[in-house]
Amino acid sequence: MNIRKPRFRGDPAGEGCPVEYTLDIIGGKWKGVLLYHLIDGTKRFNEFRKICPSITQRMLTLQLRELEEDGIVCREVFQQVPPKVEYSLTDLGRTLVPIILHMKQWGESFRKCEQLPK
Amino acid sequence: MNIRKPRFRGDPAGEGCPVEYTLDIIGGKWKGVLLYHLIDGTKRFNEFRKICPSITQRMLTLQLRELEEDGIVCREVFQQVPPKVEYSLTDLGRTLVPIILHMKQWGESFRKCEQLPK
DNA sequence: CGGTATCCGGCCAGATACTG
DNA sequence: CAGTATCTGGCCGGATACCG
Repeated sequence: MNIRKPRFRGDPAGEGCPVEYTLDIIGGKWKGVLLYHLIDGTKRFNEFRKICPSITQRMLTLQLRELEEDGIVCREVFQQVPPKVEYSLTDLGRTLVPIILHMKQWGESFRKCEQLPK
Repeated sequence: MNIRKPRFRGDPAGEGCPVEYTLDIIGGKWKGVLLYHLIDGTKRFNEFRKICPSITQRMLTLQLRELEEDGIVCREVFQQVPPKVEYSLTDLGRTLVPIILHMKQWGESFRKCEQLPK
């Protein structure tokens, strides 16, 4: 599994395809899962780590920051000890929910097709 | 814009999230555009190059091969000179069309939001 | 708890040349 | 026309250590 993630803001030769634009935002290595788990409510940093044990701290931070930059996710810092940070979907982020759910449904329906012996 | 593409078949720690599974298939650097342009019919190799002038021959081949491996795209070779190869959506590929169109629609609707001065 | 900072190997992807 | 082959740089992303 090599999950390099795209992101080509600026899109030098991007032909401005809207599909690419959308994929640029949600297609990141972990963004799909992160967004999916944000659908049912606010999450804290370490909650994500429990949900996705294989994501590193670094990658989690980076992916969340990108989603934040794109206005998809809201990061709320509580000034207290111990620190607490909550992540949630923005209004813009919520407009992506149907797509995420659709992709989830598709994945569930067709994953089994790949299991077939080649 | 750095467009590394994912693909993590095998998914050692993938948590088996269906969303990730779907993104693994359509989230490739160029797959969104390629699939989108296949919606309205069969395309030849060089037609894609005209549509996406910035994609290299190598990448086009690789992306199409992956889509083919995943059973999304059908590659049909015509034994003739000069050679002719046609690409089209498979039945499985066609089940992705609603998602692609949905992403296109989202991209069109919200791209403008990014134009706003930060 | 929720992060940075830094180092570094590996793979992605571009460029270029060649082919059936 | 529709590819393959090869080389290479650069970024992705893991590991580790440290911090407010």
